Amino acid sequence: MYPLDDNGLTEREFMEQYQSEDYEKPSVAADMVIFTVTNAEEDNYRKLPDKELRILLIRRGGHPFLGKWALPGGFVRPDETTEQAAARELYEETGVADVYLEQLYTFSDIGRDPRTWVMSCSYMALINSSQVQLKAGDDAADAAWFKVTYRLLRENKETSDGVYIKKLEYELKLSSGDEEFTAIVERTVTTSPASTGMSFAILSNEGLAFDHAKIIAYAIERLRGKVNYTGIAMNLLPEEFTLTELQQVYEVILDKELLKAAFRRKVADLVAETDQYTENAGHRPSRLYRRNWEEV
Amino acid sequence: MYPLDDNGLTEREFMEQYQSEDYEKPSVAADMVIFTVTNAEEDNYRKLPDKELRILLIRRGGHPFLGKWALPGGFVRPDETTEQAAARELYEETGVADVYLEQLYTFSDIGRDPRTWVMSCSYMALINSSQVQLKAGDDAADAAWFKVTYRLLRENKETSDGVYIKKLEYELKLSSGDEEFTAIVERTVTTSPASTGMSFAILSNEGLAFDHAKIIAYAIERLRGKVNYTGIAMNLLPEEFTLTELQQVYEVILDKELLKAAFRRKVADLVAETDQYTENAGHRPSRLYRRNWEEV
DNA sequence: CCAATAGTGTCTCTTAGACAATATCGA
DNA sequence: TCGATATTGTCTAAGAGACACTATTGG
Repeated sequence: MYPLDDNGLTEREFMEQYQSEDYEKPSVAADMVIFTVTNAEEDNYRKLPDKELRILLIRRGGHPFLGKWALPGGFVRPDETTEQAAARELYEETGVADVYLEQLYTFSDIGRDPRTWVMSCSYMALINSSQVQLKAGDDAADAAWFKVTYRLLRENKETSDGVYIKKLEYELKLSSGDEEFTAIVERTVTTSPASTGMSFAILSNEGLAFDHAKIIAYAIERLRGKVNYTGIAMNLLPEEFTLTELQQVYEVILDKELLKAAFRRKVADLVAETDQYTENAGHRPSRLYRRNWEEV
Repeated sequence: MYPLDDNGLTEREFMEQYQSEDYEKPSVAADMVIFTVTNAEEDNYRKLPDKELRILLIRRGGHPFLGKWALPGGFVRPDETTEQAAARELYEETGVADVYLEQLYTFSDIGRDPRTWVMSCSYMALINSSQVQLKAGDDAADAAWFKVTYRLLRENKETSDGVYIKKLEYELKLSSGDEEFTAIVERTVTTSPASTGMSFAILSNEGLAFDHAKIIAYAIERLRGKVNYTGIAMNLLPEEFTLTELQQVYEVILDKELLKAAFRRKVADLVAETDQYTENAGHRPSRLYRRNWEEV
């Protein structure tokens, strides 16, 4: 009736004698790259404001990396999933509950946290800046939204001994008010006849704690990749938006200019018209759109 | 000189007094979906063999899920990354060391392992069947390569109260010799004005242990997605291959037939000609290709 | 010879890029 | 009126889908 294992135990007997404390375990943190898009102040009354891509960072109030900036996050508790932990931290940090949340990658390099064995299960959150209402966290002496740019600096390909290595060097620049710092992140793709591998490395890093430069780089790459074939960018805008605003969001994420006509054709199926228009803009009013629920 | 935290400690002092044993920690396992493509036996001497997509499963020799099939994997040790743990398990299970290995997702549902709090950091490995040499693992009473199919059964969209829900029901069928079982996995995408979320659920499950049906489904989705815009499929073939073989690999992954001419145009930049040809095939010889290192 | 695969040519249809023309608001 | 953005049209180039035609082998 009840199958027995090699020790002659039923499942119930096995569970009763099971001890999990025999080996060392890691701490697991959920860390988040929270993106939002904000308007830069504009001089000209009739010009549209430029958009800026920003992420939330928290100044560390304790060791290690005291005074450096870190991603919001915290340890996962036994009664929650990593995703619930991320959502909880997000709510504690920003007061926002209902957002786009996507798991990115679990970082587990040894020594990535000097205290002890800590893995980071990282998430990306997209919120629209009108929902934000910054709260001070308990572990945080300070929190700020940093403008992000992420640009390819150098590209290097080499082949040796049947192994092909491609290295891409990116500059990650973060700025908020008077604070500004830069990290250089290298993405290496190794391809041999039998295998392929990808890895990130931090070449230089000024103001960021832990390996968070890597996590941010990973998040931006994911965001850039998904923007092109999903409607993910609309999570960064309020419910109603103009197509120009949507295009600006795409442009600030991809860090390149797009052609208007082609852009509108491309997103045509992702959005649905409303009867609303912008007003008092100093130029022709723009129709407001919302997400098209039918498609995708 | 040395910055002090709120307790007046330097970083060194902080590290010396730091205790990490204050809270409960999860066990973290690295579980792997190891794909390979094998030839089905063929009757006709001049017909090419059909390809089959297969994954490695191990029959559980202990509780829980005694006798069920599980993904190869094991707990991550303090001196290794999750990726190293996956590579180690892969080597122990198959004797193969140099393969394509990609992290998929970290599963952390509470109760996913009835013993204790266990997260699974899952990986996908691609190996070509000629490298394989199956070894029996210590925790495994048995191991086998299962043929996989993954098909959309039903699609359901509904909108209510400003929330849009799309459910996709997939049938995951695994078979090896006389063993055959089926799991139904549902992928739910929830989109509301403020957020979007994605989740997997297992609706029914015959022979698989834990939540491994979900992990396999996730791996297949990732593989299908990447096949279309990368050369990832070539990791499933030996160093030299014909374009028809490559097309068969694409077809068995995507579970749909492709047009020859269009396929060849599409992969043209991913491969490089050799001077070799197939022989004794009962039909026109086929040129052998290898991966093109210059591109992508 | 012929069954079967290999490899190429070409037509169409769709999509992306580029650019231009026209429309409309408010200080 | 004018400076700005909004919206649409069209030409072209590139790519995907569909299908057909020719080439080559071993039994």
